[in-house]
Amino acid sequence: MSWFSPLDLASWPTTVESAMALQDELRPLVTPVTPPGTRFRTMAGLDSAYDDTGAVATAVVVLAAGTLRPVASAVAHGVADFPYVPGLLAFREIPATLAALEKLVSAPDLLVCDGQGIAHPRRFGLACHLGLLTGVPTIGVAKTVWGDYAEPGPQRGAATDITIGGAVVGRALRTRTGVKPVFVSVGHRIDLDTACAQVLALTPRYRLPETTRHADHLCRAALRTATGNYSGSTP
DNA sequence: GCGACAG
DNA sequence: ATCTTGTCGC
Repeated sequence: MSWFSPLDLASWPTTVESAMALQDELRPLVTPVTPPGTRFRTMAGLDSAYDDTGAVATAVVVLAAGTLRPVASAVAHGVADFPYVPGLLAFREIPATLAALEKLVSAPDLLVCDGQGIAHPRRFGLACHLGLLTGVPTIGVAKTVWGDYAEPGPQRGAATDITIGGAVVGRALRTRTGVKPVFVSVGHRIDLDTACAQVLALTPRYRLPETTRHADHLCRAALRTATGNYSGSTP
């Protein structure tokens, strides 16, 4: 038995209107607070890769908090039916992402998403949606920002608020000295300070979290082998 | 009307 | 996201 409820594809939005409506409906359920006693012993990175035919490969790689070494991973293949629409990335990536997560025998303690949490036009980015669907703490770590922010100091660890319409929705966090910051925002069941601390723990070497890097490499490799199997083998 | 717009 | 060469730096 899985550690979370499977996605109900029958009621999954297929139009921009219904997708936005669902975000507005679910937004109130987000809990930007870390439950007492929460321990992050394992953290998982998630990422998807696409090809020109619409094929998608999503990977999840679970790392041990102490060593930052992979302890589990899974891949799921599918077809991207929802187009990429700014603000609606979740509807394009969640189906395959949940399929990959379902293959894990146990729940990670934290899901590190490639995208936004509440630093989103409707305060409900991919990380929020995935958090609600899995019940697991989630954070969004984006490479580009959605909102306003002042450039943080040059040192690793320096951070400034990200605001949208005056409200603080996340933090521009410098993970490597002298390198462009990453944009962290809460997804669900975690607070911003804890989220940033986790991101720093996951970036001892590179700008992006080790979780994201592992997942990125795995989903790209998976997509390549899938494409290769489809067009160029055993005739 | 014009520009901006996670991946 | 993806398409792509060289190049600067540790």
